[in-house]
Amino acid sequence: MTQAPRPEAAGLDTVLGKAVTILRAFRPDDRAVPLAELVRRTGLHKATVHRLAAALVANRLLDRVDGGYRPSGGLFELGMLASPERSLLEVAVPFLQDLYERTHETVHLGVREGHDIVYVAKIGGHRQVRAPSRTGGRMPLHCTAIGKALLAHTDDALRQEVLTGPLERRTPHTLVAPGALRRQLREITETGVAFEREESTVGIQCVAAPVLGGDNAAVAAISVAGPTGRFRPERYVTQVRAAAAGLGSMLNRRGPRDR
Amino acid sequence: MTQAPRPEAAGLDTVLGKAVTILRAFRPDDRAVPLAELVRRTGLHKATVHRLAAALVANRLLDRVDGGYRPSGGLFELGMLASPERSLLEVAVPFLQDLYERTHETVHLGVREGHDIVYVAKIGGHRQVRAPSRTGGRMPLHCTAIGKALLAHTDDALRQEVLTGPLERRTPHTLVAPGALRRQLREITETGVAFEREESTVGIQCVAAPVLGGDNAAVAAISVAGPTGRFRPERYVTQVRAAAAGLGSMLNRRGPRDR
DNA sequence: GCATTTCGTCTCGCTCAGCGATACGCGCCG
DNA sequence: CGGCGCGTATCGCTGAGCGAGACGAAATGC
Repeated sequence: MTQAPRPEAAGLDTVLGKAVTILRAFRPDDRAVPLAELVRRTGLHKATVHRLAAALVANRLLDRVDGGYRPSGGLFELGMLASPERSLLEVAVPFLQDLYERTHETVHLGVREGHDIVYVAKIGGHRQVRAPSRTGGRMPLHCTAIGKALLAHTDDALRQEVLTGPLERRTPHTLVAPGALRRQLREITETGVAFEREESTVGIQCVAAPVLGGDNAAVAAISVAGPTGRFRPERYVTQVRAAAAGLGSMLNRRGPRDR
Repeated sequence: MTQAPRPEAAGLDTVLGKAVTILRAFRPDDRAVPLAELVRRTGLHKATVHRLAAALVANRLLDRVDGGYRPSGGLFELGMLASPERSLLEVAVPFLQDLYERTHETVHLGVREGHDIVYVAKIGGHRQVRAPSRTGGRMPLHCTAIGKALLAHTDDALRQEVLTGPLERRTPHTLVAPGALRRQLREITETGVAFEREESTVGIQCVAAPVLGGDNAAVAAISVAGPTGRFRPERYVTQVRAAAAGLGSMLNRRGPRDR
């Protein structure tokens, strides 16, 4: 149990580690990354990247396209094998759907992964707010509604870890004072809902509720997000809470076997 | 219940190939696969699987759990980097959402991958039909509404290939006569909608419409599915077509640069 | 109860897959 | 024209990866 300073320190000395490093070097929004750019991002030797990229293409994890390489459909399929995310998603969709239909605002489902949240689903209509969140994307725990909902309903050790760690300031409204944050978390635990007022992104507000597992720890959280102007997060407290509770009891009925 | 020998003969002589083989050995619905089972499925040496699985865990592609291994959240994240699927998904969600709200039936979005379709999204409510389709899952082209819609709007070479190849019979209603299928495809091209009446799964019917790219080839297809009893696919022709057309023009406006 | 099988883990020499320095052809710039 | 960044190809060196096998623990059979 050594405290890993870099949780992200995968082995760069093994083929597999390098391959994964290359895959992870892709960012959500680049359409095609040239070889040279991959070399820069990974720090690997040019020949190595060349060879491995070719191997990845052969294994249908990458596509060779005009401007370089890009993650392929095969990778997408593979990702969908991830059982916790997948089964969660499948059970959750109807609830998210309901919630969207009642609110017509952007709905998120997220789980915790380290000190971040990972969005497992994001649904919204045409008129949806321009948010930086993306399915499969990450956000810090301390400055998002989902993150705070998760953080409030998790074991003390992790909460302590996050609170004492550096709290990145993402906007002028981000809570970076551990005391204030801790107070808010306590309140969230009591009320069962978390708010976020432009703490991760200027112009966006959220309400979130935790999805509790059998042991009263949060396994996920659901949020509704909208633009600061017209959007009143308080209005959706009941709906969000209902959706999260419904999903929670459904998951527990099915079998509390995940995570 | 042994699976047929793998038609996807990726390189088993390279580390990477083996690793990918192990990852692909997981089926959508197993929660945890023990080492021995992986050995059986992959045909690799026990020590090799042991070693590689450990390496995959170290690289956060697998999780070590009680009963063995399972694909992890890291893999999910990686999969979401797949740009064609992802950007398609992000643009499509609002349209799927609309369609669901109008029909309240299960809505699918699928793309072609080889002779199969891969579901990129599946949304539905609580009352949704028990369908075998899953996000990230596969189905043959010739026996699904989405598949036929795609097949009808693709280049002749591929269509020919599928038509002359073996057409697996999935249910008593599956079209396995190339002539009949070809006739139906022609009709689909003209009308712009494809029907499926219990051809892939008994008890399920579908309507699908192709999403056409700039070159008039289908880049994806959208479908609505429901149970044979109450569900009348004809009723949704207009809505499905509208959704597909809307998505198509949106994609083309944004930039016809994929696939 | 013991015998047997199945499973996960670990060890240990052999060897070939993977390595990276180096080089080459190309298009693009000033 | 010379320099630069790019993708690609070559080629010996070597250690990462290999798989036969051993071993203890646990399940299964008798």
